[in-house]
Order: sequence, then structure tokens, then C-alpha cells
Amino acid sequence: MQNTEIARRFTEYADLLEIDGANSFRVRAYRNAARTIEDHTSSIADVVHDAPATLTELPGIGKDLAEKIVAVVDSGEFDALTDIRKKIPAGVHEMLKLPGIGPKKVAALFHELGLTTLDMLKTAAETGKVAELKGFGKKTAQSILEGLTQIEQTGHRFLLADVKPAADEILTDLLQLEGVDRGEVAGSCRRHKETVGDLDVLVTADMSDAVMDALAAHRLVEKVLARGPTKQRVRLKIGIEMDLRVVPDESYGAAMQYFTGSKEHNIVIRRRAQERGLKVNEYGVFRDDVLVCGKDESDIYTAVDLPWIPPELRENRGEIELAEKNKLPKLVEVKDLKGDLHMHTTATDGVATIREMVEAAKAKGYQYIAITDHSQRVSMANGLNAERLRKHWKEIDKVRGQISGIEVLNGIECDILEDATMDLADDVLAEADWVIAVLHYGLKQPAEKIHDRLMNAIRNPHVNLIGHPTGRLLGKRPGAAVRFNDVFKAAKDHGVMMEINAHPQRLDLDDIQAAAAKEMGIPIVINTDAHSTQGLEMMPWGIYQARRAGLEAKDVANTKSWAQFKTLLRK
DNA sequence: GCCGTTTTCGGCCCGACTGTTTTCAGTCG
Repeated sequence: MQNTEIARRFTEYADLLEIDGANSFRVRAYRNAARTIEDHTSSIADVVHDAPATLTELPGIGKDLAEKIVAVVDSGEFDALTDIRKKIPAGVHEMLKLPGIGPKKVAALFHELGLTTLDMLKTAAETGKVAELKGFGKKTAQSILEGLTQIEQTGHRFLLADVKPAADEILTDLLQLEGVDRGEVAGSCRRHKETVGDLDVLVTADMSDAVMDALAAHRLVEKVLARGPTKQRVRLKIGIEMDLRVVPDESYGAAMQYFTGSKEHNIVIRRRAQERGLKVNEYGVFRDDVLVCGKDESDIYTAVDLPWIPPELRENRGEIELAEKNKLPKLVEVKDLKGDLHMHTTATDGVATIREMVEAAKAKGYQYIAITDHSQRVSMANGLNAERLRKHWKEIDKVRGQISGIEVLNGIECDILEDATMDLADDVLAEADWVIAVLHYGLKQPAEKIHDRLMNAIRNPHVNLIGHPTGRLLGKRPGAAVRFNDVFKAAKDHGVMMEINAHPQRLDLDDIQAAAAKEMGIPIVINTDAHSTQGLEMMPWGIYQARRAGLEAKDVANTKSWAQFKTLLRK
């Protein structure tokens, strides 16, 4: 069982406890546990099998939660969860997804009106039953109806790449306004999380009204949802909601720190402040209600005896401890990259020719690239069989002869078939300069089978890289059940590298997996998987994911010069 | 439910905005 699946049980239990009116600190304990499990870099199920006694060494896991984790791994449930599910129907749990509706209101809808599904809720809201409820009203009923429509239409999280440009554009426009000095996109967007729930934009201004009016009238804004003197919430036309916060200049750094989050990171920062007799909020650092500092973000970290921490790391996943020891990583940057080793051409499903791709890559300043079109199994993409592949490589040879100053590898993105064999014979793979092995089909196979497939690929002497290891597509499909502990170990033994695929919908390995790979000393390759020359520009999204994993340039193989990179190849 | 250089009980981060109230609970980030 994967960590995310285990974590989901505890999050569900925390939700249900909350609806049930349980002690809020108890609820928090379950939420913390869910997070600890989700963030754990190796398999919790393995810990349960190998050393269950060590579970209580995990932060926020005591005797009771350790027992429940064991139960979940063994049976998929724990008794308390089974019991509370009987008490609170799944449809009631779903109501929590509605914006503006929390556990207390859900409990009222359930207990007072007996609503147990979203459909029943819709009817009750339409017929005025909800508005009559104590603590509810016409507006709440209306917002419930809007929320139900929203859930039907969009779900609730957006790809970073789909929303960051909108946030950047709005910020740029707000910064043009008179009286607006500083501003930045904060929140999970600034932390470069792969998906974003909503956007936070922060600006300094003396007169907030003008800024708020400008946002309300912005071409990307659909509707103003709420407006106060310092905060305005709007919905953008692309569906995501955005908070604009207007803060005085002396509080800018504190507000930046506060609204960048994560919540978990900030809780630790505020606790450190308390320990030092200070109070941290979005207005600054205070001692006995007297402002100590807050103008710049680094002020806040200095006040709690830490160096400034890069936003991507602010998840309370060990960055505070690294900061304490002054061992924060120097995170990899786009400009560190010297090659891109996964891209397609018109030979399969790309839209640019070999020559166009090579020239575009050279213009980007790369020292080396690999052309890696699909193998035959991917018939939808016109995948290459041995004969066509060899011809394709001859074409690449030709272009290589004509364009100097960039190394072009004869590559292949070879499918690992459902029966765990490779889609092309060994003698063909042996002729390649660069082989990426990937799962495209049969992603729903049991973990055991997926494991065999990846292991066979890693043991194949011609394979250099496992591409987009889980095959997930964000918001579309979850990806294969990969046992990363074992896969990384085998990759280490056989000198196989692991990819962070920079495509915004893949970003696979994810941050937690990539951190684990780094921990094991496996070289990571960040690739665009470009299907066009513009596709080569997707690199930043992959870099963001790498930064969230704490990767430095030295952890990323394609930051090396060609001369150094060459030595990492298996033959 | 967890945790401990304030250690086995008593804390556990902090403030803005809304809608429904008539002084505040609920929700959110």
C-alpha cells in the first residue's frame, strides 16, 4: 500500500471526527499523522513489515496512531474509521469540499435536515430548506449551489503551469499602478507546488481601494467574491480563485513569509518565535506587542535564528533542521542545465524535424541532447520498429554532421511491455547512445507486476534512464504502484538514472520521490519530453519540482558538461 | 492524540472576512 493511500485514511478520519464534533487537537493529531505519512520518503508499509516498533519515532506518531497505521497496512482500515463511516455517510463527507462550508455546517445539514448526499443537498438548497436552518441564510444556500456547480465543472486543484502565468500577469499589471511599490505572487504558487488550489497575490500600497478596483476590473477576473479593507477574493475566468492582500510596506516581509506558507512551515516558525518571547503574524515580529521587524522576509527568519529559506522547501519536511545547521541546499536552477535528454520529432508524434529540434536546443545553449522517439508499442504515436529506428538514427547522424557545437545522441524512448520485456530487442538497444525505458501501458497492474517490469528494465544493460517512472498524469490518472525503495536500490546498483519529467502534467518523479532518489545518490535527469521546439521551454516546471526535492546542481546529471556527462553512460 | 531543558498534564499558531447575528461563530488560508 502506498503512503498516499494510508495518509488518505487518516485525513478522512480527521474530517469525519471534525464533523462529529471531536476535540480539535485530536483532529489535528490525525491530520499531522496523515502528513507525516504522505511526506515519508520511503514506504510506510515497508516500515510496518520490517520494523513496526520504529513507527513511533516518526513525528506526531505515538502508540495509538502507530497501531492504527499497522491496521491500515494490514487490512486497509482501522476499527475507529470503520465505525465512524457507519455514523457519517460518504455523501456528508463530500459536503466538506464546498467552499465556505466547514465541519460545523456539514454537521447541521446532516443532523438537522438529514441530508446524506450532494444531490439531496442541492434539492434542499433549491427549495429553501437550507436557508431556514439556524446559522444559515439565503447567501449561504446560494453559495452552496454555486459550490456544487463548481465541483461538477472543475474539481478543485489546478496545474501550476495553467495558473502561474495568470497570476504573474495580474501582478505585473498591479505593479504598474501608482502607489504600488512592491508585490509578489505568494502561496503554493510561489512554493512551485505541482498543483495549486488558489492563488495569493501580495502588494504594498497606501491606498488599497485603487488596487482592489484595478483587480476587480482586470481582464482575467470573472467575479469579486469578497472584499474588505486589506483582502479581496476574486474568481478568475480560468476558474481558480485568487486572494489579493494589500499590506503596508513595513509589513511586507512578514506578509510575504506568512502568505507563502506552507501552513505547516509557518506553524513551526511561529512556535520558534513563541519560544523566543516573540509573536509572528502577517504584520511583523512583535515583542510585547511592539513591532520588532517585518519589512523584509529575511527579517522574520533572522528573528527566529534561521537563515532565509527558499520557498520551495517550506513544507516542514526537514528544512528547518537543515537551516538550523546552516546546511540548506543551494537549489538547482534552469541556467545550470547543459542538456535535454528526452524529446520527440516528426518520426513519431513530434511536430518538429530532427534538424529543427537540434537547432532549437543549440539556440538554448545546450551542449548535448538526445532524440528519443517512441518505440513500436506506442502505435498511436507512430512508434518505431527496429527497421524504422535504425533509419531514423541515420537521419540523426546526417543532421549531426551538418550542425556543430552540440552533441546529439541517438536515443529511444522504449516501452517496458506489460509482460516485462522491452519493446525492442537487445541488439537494437545496444546500438543506441541513450535508452529511456518507460511504462505507458498496463499502469493499473498490481504492484508486484509493475515491480517486475521496472526491475527487468533496470537490469537491462542498455537502459540508461527510467523515464516518468510512475506514468501519472496529474488530475487524470494516478500512475503505477511503484515500489521506490527497491527500484532506487536496483537503479543504484546498475547505474541507471531517474527522470524528473518536466511536462507540467507529469512532473514525475515527484518532489518526495526525487528527494528519496537524491538521498540514495541516484543521478536525476530533468527532461522536457518536448514534442515541439516550444516544448523545450517546459524545463522550468521540472526544475521547480527538483528544487522542491532539495536537489542541487550536483544531484542533476544534465547539469554536467558533456565531457563529465559522458562518463555516466554505461558503456 | 501527541509531546516534554516549562516533561506525564496542560498546552497545542494567528488573524480577516462573511453571514447571520445584535456580539459572534464559522470558515479560510
